[in-house]
Amino acid sequence: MSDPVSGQMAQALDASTPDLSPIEQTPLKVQIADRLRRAIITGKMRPGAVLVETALAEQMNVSRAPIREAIQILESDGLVETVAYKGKRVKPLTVREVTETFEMRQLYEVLAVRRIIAGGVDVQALHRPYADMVEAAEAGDRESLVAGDERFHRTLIRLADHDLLLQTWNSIYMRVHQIMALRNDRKVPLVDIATNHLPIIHALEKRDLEKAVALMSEHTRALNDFDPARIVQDPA
Amino acid sequence: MSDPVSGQMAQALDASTPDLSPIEQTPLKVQIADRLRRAIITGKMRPGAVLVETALAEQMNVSRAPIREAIQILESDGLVETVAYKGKRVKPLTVREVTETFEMRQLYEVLAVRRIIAGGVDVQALHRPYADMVEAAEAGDRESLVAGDERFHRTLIRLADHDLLLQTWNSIYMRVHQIMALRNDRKVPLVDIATNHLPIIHALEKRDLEKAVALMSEHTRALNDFDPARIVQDPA
DNA sequence: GCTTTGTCGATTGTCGACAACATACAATTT
DNA sequence: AAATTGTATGTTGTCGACAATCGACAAAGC
Repeated sequence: MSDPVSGQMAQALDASTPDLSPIEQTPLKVQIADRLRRAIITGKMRPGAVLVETALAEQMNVSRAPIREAIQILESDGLVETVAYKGKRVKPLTVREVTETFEMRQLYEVLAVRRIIAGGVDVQALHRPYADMVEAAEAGDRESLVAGDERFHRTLIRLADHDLLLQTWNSIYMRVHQIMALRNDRKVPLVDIATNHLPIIHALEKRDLEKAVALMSEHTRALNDFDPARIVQDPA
Repeated sequence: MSDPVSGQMAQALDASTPDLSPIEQTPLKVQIADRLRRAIITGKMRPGAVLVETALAEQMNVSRAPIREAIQILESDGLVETVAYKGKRVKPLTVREVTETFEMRQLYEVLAVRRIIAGGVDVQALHRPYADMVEAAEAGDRESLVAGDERFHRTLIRLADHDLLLQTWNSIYMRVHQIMALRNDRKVPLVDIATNHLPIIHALEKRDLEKAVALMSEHTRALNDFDPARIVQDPA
């Protein structure tokens, strides 16, 4: 029974634990958008890369309609741009846009910090993603560190208890994630990245608004070493 | 030649001033989205109103594909929501969402004020829309007042010189516009609405950050008399 | 040789049809 | 009478085809 395939078969035939949970339907357009988004924000599809409907439809073995709709989803994510009648491509990154993206992110995260402290919100929930980050960093696992980082920040935004802020942050975080994947900075030790989050937690716990805001501002400040040319050229 | 139809005909036949400017192509989906958006943000289509692709396609004499795509545009505008396999409707308005919408708007406009003052930006451009608003208010023309108000605020955001902020503000302003149209508050004199903008201009001109921020914060604060039930019931 | 025109192939935008899904209501069962 | 099942209808999701547009390249003209 250690054979994975046989394991699945055994589960399907095992009436003692039937899986009768609701079946989630996901339209093709959503599935396609998820895959393309994943490719974009991990840097697999580069800024400027052309998205050709017919090619994607053939490659993914679907018709063009859901491809079109998926691309439109990515357009609303801010990851793709369309020129009518001409085509669609992964949105290029400019220094200006990177700067602006990080500035908006900073605005949102500082707002979250302010709301958490003003609302006297318990920030215990931040410890889990923080611990996950430290663990990943110590194991040299960059991907898990990035995932933990995202969980940390999303938890923080959730704690601000403002649905529109969360939605707006989610949207911009895709771009942030893409930028960070493309930048792929190997110069900062992973452990430093992880442990940088702890002082923020402490300031929040102490309700020290000024310190929390300063720490978060510093933590989310715009990167100023971004070179778009290097990113387009460097497929690594 | 004072007859508008004949005037157009004369222009078309008048080779002395041919119109050879670039022809702008607008895909159907964009045209449809524009019309639907207009209907939504002016309150003609109510929150909760169901959007049926087949009916809209028939009514507008197009096929369903551009309708679907147009609706998706409106979804990314935040004006429409989709439940997969079930349908699409104009997004309902909740008190929470109205509050949050105005809070985010405030965040953006205060950021613009900060950037303008920090950058020493000339705000002369705000006078034109302001004057237009006063003129409209004195003429009792609510629509022109609203249009002028929008121009005032968009100009302000433009002066902040931050593309992502402008884009984000544009997006949220649609919802703001819709909320204001639905609220249709007749209690405040139009002239007061218009003239409220002048102290903001003055504070910006004087580079008085504290005053400008306070004025803008007050100007954009969340409405707290919003009743979603009344809006759905009141088709006026 | 350079510029302009024409043709072709690839792609995008839209169309109408089919399959899949959801809901309302009638018919049947308990 | 209430609950369950079956059927019909309307709508959404996807498909493949046609029309419109674009760009590359060859051919023709200067």
